[in-house]
Amino acid sequence: MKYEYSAIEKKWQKYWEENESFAASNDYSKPKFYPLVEFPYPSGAGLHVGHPRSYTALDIIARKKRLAGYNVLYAMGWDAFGLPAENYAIKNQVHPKTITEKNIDRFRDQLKSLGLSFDWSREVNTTDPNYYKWTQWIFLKLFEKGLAYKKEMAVNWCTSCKCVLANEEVVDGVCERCGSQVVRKVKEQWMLKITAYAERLINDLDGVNYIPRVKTQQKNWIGRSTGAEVKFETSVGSTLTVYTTRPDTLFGATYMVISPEHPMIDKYKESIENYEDCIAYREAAAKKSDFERTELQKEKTGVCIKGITAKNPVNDKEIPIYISDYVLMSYGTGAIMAVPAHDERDYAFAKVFDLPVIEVVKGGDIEKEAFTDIESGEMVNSGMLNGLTVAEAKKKIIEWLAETGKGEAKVNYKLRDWVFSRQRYWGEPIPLVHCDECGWVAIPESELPLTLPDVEKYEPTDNGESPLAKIESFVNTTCPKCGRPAKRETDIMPQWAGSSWYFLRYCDPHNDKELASKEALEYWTPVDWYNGGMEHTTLHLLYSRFWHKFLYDIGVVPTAEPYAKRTSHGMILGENGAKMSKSLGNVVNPDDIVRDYGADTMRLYEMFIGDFEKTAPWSTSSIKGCKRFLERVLGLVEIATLEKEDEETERELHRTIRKVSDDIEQMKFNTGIAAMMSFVNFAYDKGGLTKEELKTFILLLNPFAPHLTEEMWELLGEKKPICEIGVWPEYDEKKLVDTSKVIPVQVNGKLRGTVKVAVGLDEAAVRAEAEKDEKIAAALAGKTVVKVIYIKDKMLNIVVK
RNA sequence: GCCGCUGUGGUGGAAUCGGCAGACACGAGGGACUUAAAAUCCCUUGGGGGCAACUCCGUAUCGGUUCAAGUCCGAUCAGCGGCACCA
Repeated sequence: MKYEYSAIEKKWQKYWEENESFAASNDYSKPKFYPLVEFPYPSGAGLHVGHPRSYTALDIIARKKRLAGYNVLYAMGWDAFGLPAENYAIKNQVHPKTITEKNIDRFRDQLKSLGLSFDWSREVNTTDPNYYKWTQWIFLKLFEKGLAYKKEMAVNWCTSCKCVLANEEVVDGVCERCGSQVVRKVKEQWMLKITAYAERLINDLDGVNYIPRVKTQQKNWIGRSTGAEVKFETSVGSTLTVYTTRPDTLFGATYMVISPEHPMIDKYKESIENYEDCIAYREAAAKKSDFERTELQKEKTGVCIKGITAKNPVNDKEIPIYISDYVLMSYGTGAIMAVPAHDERDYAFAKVFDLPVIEVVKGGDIEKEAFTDIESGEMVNSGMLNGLTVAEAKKKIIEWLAETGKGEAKVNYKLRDWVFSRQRYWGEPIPLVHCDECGWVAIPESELPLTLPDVEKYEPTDNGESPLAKIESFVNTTCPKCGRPAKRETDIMPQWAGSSWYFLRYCDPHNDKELASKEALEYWTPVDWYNGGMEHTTLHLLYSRFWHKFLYDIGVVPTAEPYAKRTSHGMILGENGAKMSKSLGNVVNPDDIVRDYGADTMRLYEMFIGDFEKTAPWSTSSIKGCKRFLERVLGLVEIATLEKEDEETERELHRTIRKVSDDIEQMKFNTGIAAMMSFVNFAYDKGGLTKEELKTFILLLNPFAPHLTEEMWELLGEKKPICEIGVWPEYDEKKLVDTSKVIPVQVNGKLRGTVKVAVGLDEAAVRAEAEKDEKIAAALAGKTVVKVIYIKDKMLNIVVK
């Protein structure tokens, strides 16, 4: 029988489409299952072979759950705003919408050709005004609750994209997207107060089932630390507050350092004798990109502020204040107390500027290096703290600071607020108006969506304004509050906006009254299983958790966490083991694979390629093995002629059911497929199987190779397709049990032979059987048995002397 | 520098609890079929030694625990990922 994969696949894809076989039901009385994959950015390059790895994996899980009787919502959409379409538009003078639509059509066709069981009636598109109406609505709610605010700040500025980047988008000091240099630039930006949720974003990780490395990375990124804020009095009258994780070392603070951007430099300009030097240093620091600033971290630089000193609150000692760029304005208070004896950076700085180093924790050698261990050591030179451990000293000094009003315990986070505006065109307009009288005012909900107007040129301006700023009809409006002339915000939202809540829209995608109905959200959320790339851990995944928590707080969604479970797939590399890229010429096009081997083979291969969580190189020759397997599966139809069930075959089949069922749940697709291959090999060796056995096997394979299995199901005379029957095979414990077993026999831990014995035999009987074996007997000859270890039905080890 | 992960045949990878290392595939070699090739089917395939039955070695390296270690413990080396002047 020839395997006509193209015809079979077209036939069933057509059937599924016409019958809407995978549409999620709105019958909320059934048990639900909501699997989710990250929706793609529809790039001009088309689908990458990496996409189907994730999509197929959850498709298998979705299909299995459907067969097991669940109401499954598996949907797809397009994260279609973003820079590539805009850059293409600039180059070719076409509307980004045109190219985006074209790309989406291509992606949709490609996904359909893979037989993915998406409910296409729920497709969403972030660039559709009916969708981004609700993205804007959420933004307005954030604004209303004071979580969106405009702030003049130093931002990451991509010199090539001419656009602000979020911290998460700067990787190694360059733009994550284009690799160009990122510099600091002071600009007014819309910010979202994600830091207000920092604590909950960490704590609530305990209640969700995410793979450990995702949790670790998120915690790491949020970067919670505990310590204290301490107030230092200065000679100009005001206090200078610092944050420290080591308040226990306060007696060792011999100088202070403020960041070059610290406001006190300008505030006390009159008192600073070397103000010029300070400003020169600040300007030099500002010119450095983030990259340079961290590259040069070995060499400490700085300027001593002359004319102002501070007083150490524990002993009233007068200490100098320095300016240095190793202190960041964006973390803590932008000022530190320097304890060179117990901090490596302060130590390096003190050596350069020849500042005193006072040991306050005994245990290291401060002549050589800073002693930073907090587990060992005893407090010295520290007045009331002397003799205490570091932990005890921390506690005591914090109490003292609180009593005296000189400080308090404080928690800090590395996480910073989310820079939310972009000076670009292809994104959601920010629905705010600026009025000279009323300030920033939200546009009324009834005016949503605020649609993106057409422009003639898509380039951002050199002074960093969005192309929208040139559209007078868009910019000029009236204040919704007082009616006077006012101007619209012309910045747009970042790409992460639309993707922060798309899974909520799948629940009720055509609702024009709410982002989704209460009932739909109540039933479908949280997402039961979300799979996506590790590269989104500190971006999309964190942002969407933040938005979801906010929506929970205002009563829009019923759960505090959006995703009950998060897993992650490894990347697929090129055949040469390098990342697939056009320049290396190692890109594999999924269309070619579907054409030459078929969608079922492609699906199976991507699942068989290796451990789902790990990166794996593509191998064209290995695909053949999967195709061969499917051909052999089809061939089973001809030998499914046995009338009577065979005990051994039944056992193999039931083992395969158990293995495949378990492996799907654990995403161990590769071993599940291996088990099915073994069963097929077994059936051929045996020379045949019954029709019923084959049908059970077909059901098991269905989630992996849906087209071929539907075809075979029909060939075997079934009238109703698999996708309509709702039965997942169950294994029978009784059929799994063996009557006899081969057990390894070891002598002194070394394998000397095996014996076939009845199941459940006791030690003496097995030993007697083993001694009948020539080799084992030879190994025992002339020796004294010291000990015998027998694990029932597993192994026998005889220890001799 | 800190945190995390991973090291298994020619290749991708298997191996619930410590219990027959290398499942399943790919590739390679040999054979059958064929005028021939492709496809298919059968056999061999971790390494060394032996005519053979057989035997020794083998999961990055070194050491330890144990009747028994790919798996547990300690040290080292290599690779990958995350964070990184975060006080």
